[in-house]
Amino acid sequence: MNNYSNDKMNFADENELYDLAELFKVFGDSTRIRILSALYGRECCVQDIADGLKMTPSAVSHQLKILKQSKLVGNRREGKQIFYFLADDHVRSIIAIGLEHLRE
Amino acid sequence: MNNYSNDKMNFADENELYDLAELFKVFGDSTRIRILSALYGRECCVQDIADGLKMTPSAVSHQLKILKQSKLVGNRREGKQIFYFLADDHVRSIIAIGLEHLRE
DNA sequence: TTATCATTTGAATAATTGTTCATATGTTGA
DNA sequence: TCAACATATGAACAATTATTCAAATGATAA
Repeated sequence: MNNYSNDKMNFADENELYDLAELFKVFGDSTRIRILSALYGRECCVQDIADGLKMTPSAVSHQLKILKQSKLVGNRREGKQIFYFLADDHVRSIIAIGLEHLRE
Repeated sequence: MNNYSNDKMNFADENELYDLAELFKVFGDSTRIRILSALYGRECCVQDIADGLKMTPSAVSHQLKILKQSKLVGNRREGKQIFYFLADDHVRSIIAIGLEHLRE
């Protein structure tokens, strides 16, 4: 795992801190975290996620839209289905470090 | 069809994911992120933070309590003042990676 | 085209939450 | 002891937001 412990904040200004809070707000919902968790190892279509989390496709779609806007997930169409996947390793790192914190 | 419920993503169970969302919820507020930012390089007492962020000590104290409960900050008393500081490098890492994500 | 499946969208409701204000607690020095 | 300062707490209000429901869009095959 990457070690960011010596990184500086590199002069984050007020606007950037605001955006940062908005980013974590996206992680800060149990439904969205469960969706990200479902996508951690593999891509899934909306119905997969809805089935797995026992939610309506509509509710899942609403949250996927938010995750996409924050660039935490990407998607690709395959016929009628749209598959979603984690956007990059930042997402995995943030989740992994969060879990480390909880498990201490 | 796709069923991920019994194999992947068992790195965290439902309860842990709920706690994880609660953790990120703490990061997901601009006031608290600004407080963490203020504490990134040095410890501060409540009044320092209130002055720096142009907030009332009461509002700062409310948020510091939440940060403390999530173990994102620690504190120590020095006379009348109570100094707060970032609890550990997980906090710095999460902030640093979040900023990286924004800056991409 | 039409039917059907998969997903998205918009509006409304319900629940959560950050700030303010007033008050309380805790610490120090006179 | 008291007074002054620093911080914490509780209640109430205002703003935000996740889910539901109904309807719309997009894609495929007959």
